Amino acid sequence: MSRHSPAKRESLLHAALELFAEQGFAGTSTALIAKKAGVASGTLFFHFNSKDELIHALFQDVRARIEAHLRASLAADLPLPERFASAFAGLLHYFLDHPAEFKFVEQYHFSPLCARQDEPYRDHSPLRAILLAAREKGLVKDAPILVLEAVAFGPLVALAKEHANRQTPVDESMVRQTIAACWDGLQSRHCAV
Amino acid sequence: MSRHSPAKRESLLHAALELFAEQGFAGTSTALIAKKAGVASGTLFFHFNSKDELIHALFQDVRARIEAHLRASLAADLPLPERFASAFAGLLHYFLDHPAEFKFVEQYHFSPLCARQDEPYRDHSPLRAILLAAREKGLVKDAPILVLEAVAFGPLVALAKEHANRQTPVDESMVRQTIAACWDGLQSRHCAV
DNA sequence: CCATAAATTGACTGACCACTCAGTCAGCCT
DNA sequence: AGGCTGACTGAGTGGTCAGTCAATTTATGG
Repeated sequence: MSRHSPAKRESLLHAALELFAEQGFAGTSTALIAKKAGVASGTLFFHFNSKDELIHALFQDVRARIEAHLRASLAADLPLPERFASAFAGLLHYFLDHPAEFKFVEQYHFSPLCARQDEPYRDHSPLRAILLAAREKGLVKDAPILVLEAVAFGPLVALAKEHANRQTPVDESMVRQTIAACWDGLQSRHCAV
Repeated sequence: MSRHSPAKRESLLHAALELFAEQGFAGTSTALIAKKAGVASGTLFFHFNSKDELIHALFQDVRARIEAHLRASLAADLPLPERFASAFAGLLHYFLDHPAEFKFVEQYHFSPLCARQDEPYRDHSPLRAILLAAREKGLVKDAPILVLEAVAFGPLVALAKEHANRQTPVDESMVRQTIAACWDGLQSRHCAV
């Protein structure tokens, strides 16, 4: 029973990820994906009913990897500010280390394929919980969650995009400065040394 | 002599903007653009040599409109913090008011058509000058310009994207809160009531 | 060792694509 | 008037696309 022998399926997903990141969904033909994966063009449609279904499956795949990485960089026992820094820096590092996955997710998020409800990395994630908890404790500004998320995720995505699209080098100190600035922007103004 | 009678050319650019924002470059056929513009399919290729050239011309068009709006919301005589708030809030308002232009520019920025040098709204813009001046005066953190831009533009883009992709309502107080948080994030930490 | 099923192949199909081009037509100059 | 020009038309062209399917190879179990 098991499921489809996974080797060629994964090879297809991997090839699709790289090509979608480089040339977009519509700019990448199924024939090319198959060729890059080293399988015949028909095999793609044995493992996935359509190109769209392949894209959706790839998204679930990537999302799962991101969430796994996120859980690993989540320091649940630290105080909130450190938990924020650890989690958001972890996410940024993941995107910097996996530019193809980042570009794919951004593209999916933008595309009409992305059903309104399945957010790429925000909704239902522990990151939103951190922001909500910090707001409740008065650590961060009493603003709508949409604003807090924009301030927390925006710079992170901007930096990852710059790195993914232009190969701009981003070193560890820039990551730290960016995450620190996000936290400074979120904080309620009570003075801070 | 003038140039091509502008009526149909502009009609094509306008139709292309809407369709590209909805369905992407590759997902929008030239035949559909012509149909929506109310002209024959061949007319597109009379005004533009290729689909790519149409996209580039549209980008120049949109960029010019954004820069014109930016110049209008630039209060050169105010002190730096107010100048920052005015300029960045102006840009955010423009994107909220023109979601199709925002989606198009984001897409162009991402695409292989976008030559490395022509940045959508950042490079050579007065906004970068504001950040550089503020850093020189010690008003904002002494971080690489890339980090400052990520912190300043990131939340703005995140909010505009949320509004453009999901029709999430964004009111004036959210704009103010977001811009204020960006400035707080940028500031060097010397205390701030 | 064979039978059956599962996985894989690649030639094929009809739809759609960007782009072409021979020709129409309105306006303008003389 | 009549010829000229340049904006405009839309049927046509070669090529590419997602998806199909009959044939073939590979795995499984009796």
